[in-house]
Amino acid sequence: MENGVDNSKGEGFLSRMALNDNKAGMEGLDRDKINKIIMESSKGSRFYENELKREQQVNQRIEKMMLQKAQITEQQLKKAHAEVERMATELERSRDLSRVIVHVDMDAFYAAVEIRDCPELKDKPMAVGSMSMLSTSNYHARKYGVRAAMPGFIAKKLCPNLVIVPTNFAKYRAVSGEVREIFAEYDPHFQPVSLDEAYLDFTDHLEQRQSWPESLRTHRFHASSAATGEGQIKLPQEAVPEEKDLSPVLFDNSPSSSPCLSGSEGVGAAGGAFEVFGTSVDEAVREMRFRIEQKTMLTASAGIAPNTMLAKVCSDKNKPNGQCRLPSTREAVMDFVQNLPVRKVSGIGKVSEKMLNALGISSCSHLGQQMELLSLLFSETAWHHLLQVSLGLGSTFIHRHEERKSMSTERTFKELSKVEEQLSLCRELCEDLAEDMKKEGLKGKTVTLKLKNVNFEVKTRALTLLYAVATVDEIFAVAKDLLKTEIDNESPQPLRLRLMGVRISAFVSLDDKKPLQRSIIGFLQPGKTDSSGSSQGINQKLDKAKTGPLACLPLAQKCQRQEEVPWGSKQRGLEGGQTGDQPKQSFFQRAHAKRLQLQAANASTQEEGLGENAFVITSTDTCAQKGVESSTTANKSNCTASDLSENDFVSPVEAHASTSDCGATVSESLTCPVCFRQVETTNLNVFNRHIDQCLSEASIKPNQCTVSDTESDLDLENHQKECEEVESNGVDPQEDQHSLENDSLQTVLLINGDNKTATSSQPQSHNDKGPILICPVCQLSQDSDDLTIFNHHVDLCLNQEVLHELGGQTLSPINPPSVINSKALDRGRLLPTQASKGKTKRRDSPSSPPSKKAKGLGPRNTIDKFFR
DNA sequence: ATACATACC
DNA sequence: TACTGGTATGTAT
Repeated sequence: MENGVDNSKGEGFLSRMALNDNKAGMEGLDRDKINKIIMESSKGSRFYENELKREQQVNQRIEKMMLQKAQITEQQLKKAHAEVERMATELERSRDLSRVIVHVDMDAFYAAVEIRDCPELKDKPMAVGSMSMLSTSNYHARKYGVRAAMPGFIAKKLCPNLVIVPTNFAKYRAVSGEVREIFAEYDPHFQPVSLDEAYLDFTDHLEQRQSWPESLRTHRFHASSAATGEGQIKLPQEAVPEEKDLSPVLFDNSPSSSPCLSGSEGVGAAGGAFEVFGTSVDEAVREMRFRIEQKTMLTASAGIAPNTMLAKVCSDKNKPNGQCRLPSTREAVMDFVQNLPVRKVSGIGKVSEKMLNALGISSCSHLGQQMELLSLLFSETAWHHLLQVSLGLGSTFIHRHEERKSMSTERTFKELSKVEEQLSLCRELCEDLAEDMKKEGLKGKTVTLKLKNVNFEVKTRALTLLYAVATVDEIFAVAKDLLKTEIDNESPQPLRLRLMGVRISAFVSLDDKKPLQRSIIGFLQPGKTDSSGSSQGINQKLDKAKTGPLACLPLAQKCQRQEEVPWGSKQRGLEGGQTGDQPKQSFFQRAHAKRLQLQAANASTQEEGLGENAFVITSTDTCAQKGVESSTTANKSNCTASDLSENDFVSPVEAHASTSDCGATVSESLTCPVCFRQVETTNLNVFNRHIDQCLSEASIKPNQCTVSDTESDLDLENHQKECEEVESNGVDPQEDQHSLENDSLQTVLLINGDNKTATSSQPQSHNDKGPILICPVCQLSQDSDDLTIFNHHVDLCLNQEVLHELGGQTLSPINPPSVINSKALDRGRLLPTQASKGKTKRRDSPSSPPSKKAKGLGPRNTIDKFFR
């Protein structure tokens, strides 16, 4: 396989059309025979011709790449080697093996649901979808080569007895909801990927689980569920098992429909056998899968690893109804990655695989061996990503909120050539889209029309307006123009369409309605908090991960899937112990609690640093700090949450960092303003990542940190308004700075602004001169430029405010509130940040909250949208 | 900002 | 007969 290129000509069939047996359940098939049937069914079709064309384009890209490769000099390679080594070293240093990430994937989800509801289908090869396209197939059908994304008519040729069941999303969505309820018990912040898939961070759950009595780890067998087979079954013991999980779903006759607490005796007629699960990760995950099966009668597979990239691969390992854990040791990870085919990595798709194959790269070990070459042939983003993959690195935190960035509707149809029909169809699409937009309260400035002609050639035409639109008429006005233009361009010939779609993006906040204060107040209330936002919908978001990494050109670019934030520190102590779940508290409440705790422990606790308290505090400080810096530049733009949590913040810090602690130690490390630990690196990117990590961790755990979600929420929800309000309303930000709320918001705002600046403009100038630090709460400049000290100061200030707000109690101020306006703060930030090259950056980063503006009313993601 | 390509489910 | 639909993102222009 040295040459992926020739493969196209030689074989007689396109690589892009061939059976994709990459997925589970497709091992040991007669590939040749299957491919032959697929080819015969496709050959000559317009679809096939188009695929052929696309394949040639890919081949050209490969040829181009090979030419480039041929011109690479020894010198370049040498230099590249140094660069790669440097990067690898930094990445290695920040490797974080402390998290326990789980990827759960329902087995053949849609098909399984249909089979469950129609037992006759069991044992028959079946698939969900239509003659035109299949969504999934059961394992039986997979033996014939029938798989998702294959048109039904071809599947029928492969397997004449195939039963095709139409999709019923409403049903899948409902089942998905049940499964997610279980996910939430293990990680309230789990990240849904799709209806049947999610990433969970089990770290906190495991910690708590260690002290759980058996009763909490005992789960009942549902009468009709198929035994999982794993583990032993025991009869009820002491405690009453959790009842809530015993979902009655679908089992009408099942007695357990309602919690039968009464039956504490357990054994009853219902065949109440129980199973006690252990406290290990494997047991916890097995328990989760067991509960899913008991509740839905569907099985799931899971992967357990130190990061998402690996967890995802692992979940596929023992696919139907199994799980696989990769030990959290560097050695295990590296071994695992060595033999891992690149195509198994989420984000590396058909094209990327082919390009890599052309370079002789098929497994991740090859990636590691060819990094120099890859760094010269691919974009920075792309090779950095590949380097991470080769090192077995991936995202170590699960992020939830993602803001929707676009919304669209498209439809495939027979062939539409008449202008009137095209226009009316366009209008219909706009109507549907407007309706969806309305549901989520969105408005966007960019309207994109997508057209696919009968030859499968796709084209998109977009127009960005000066204002945001949302109604049918507004959208249609634009879409119609775009369509007409295309029709005119084709002039005498009609557009022979097979698909049309309309998309809206560049969302603008509609929040006007919610006054700033309102949200703040909301945060102070117990139930609301973040949950409100994200909660319901569960944001699914799609991980960015999916997007293909190496997408275009240089193949790879993509990078990040979600991972972006892979590295980082590990400081997050596990101690979290606290309540693991109470996501219900508001940011301030949590902050308050923490602070009290902190204060109590404070005296005694020293810098040990890692204590959870310490952690908490820091995170808060961080905020403050950011505020400070940011204030400097004030920029208004939208900064995404990600920006926020990510690096920018670093800048100032690092500057000092070196100074402050280096005293004794070497100057090889920087002090993290969040965890206060020294990070052994001088690379700002790495350091930024570390901080991101700390911040994100903080935000992930409700109990531990205050900054958490709330902060993000604040950021997202209020930021814009603020920006706007500041100008127009002038409501608060400046007004009373004493108010906690205001201060906080302000801080956030500033932060955002700053970030942006940092990100975009600032090159990297940054003087080492210690920046003057000004407390964002009391507005007073601080004498010390030691971040640790400064952080403590801010923390205390904030604390005062929090206490004041919450209880009216007041402690004596640490510093008298100053009158200085926040603006006074300006100071340029240093923002070194990406020391490395330009783009890399973290945009991808997992960013925490994604952010950006759009925010509309609530969480918008929502699954519904997804499948409508 | 626009267009196109890749990716994932 | 018949090759989806929704979303995100990387790149180049």
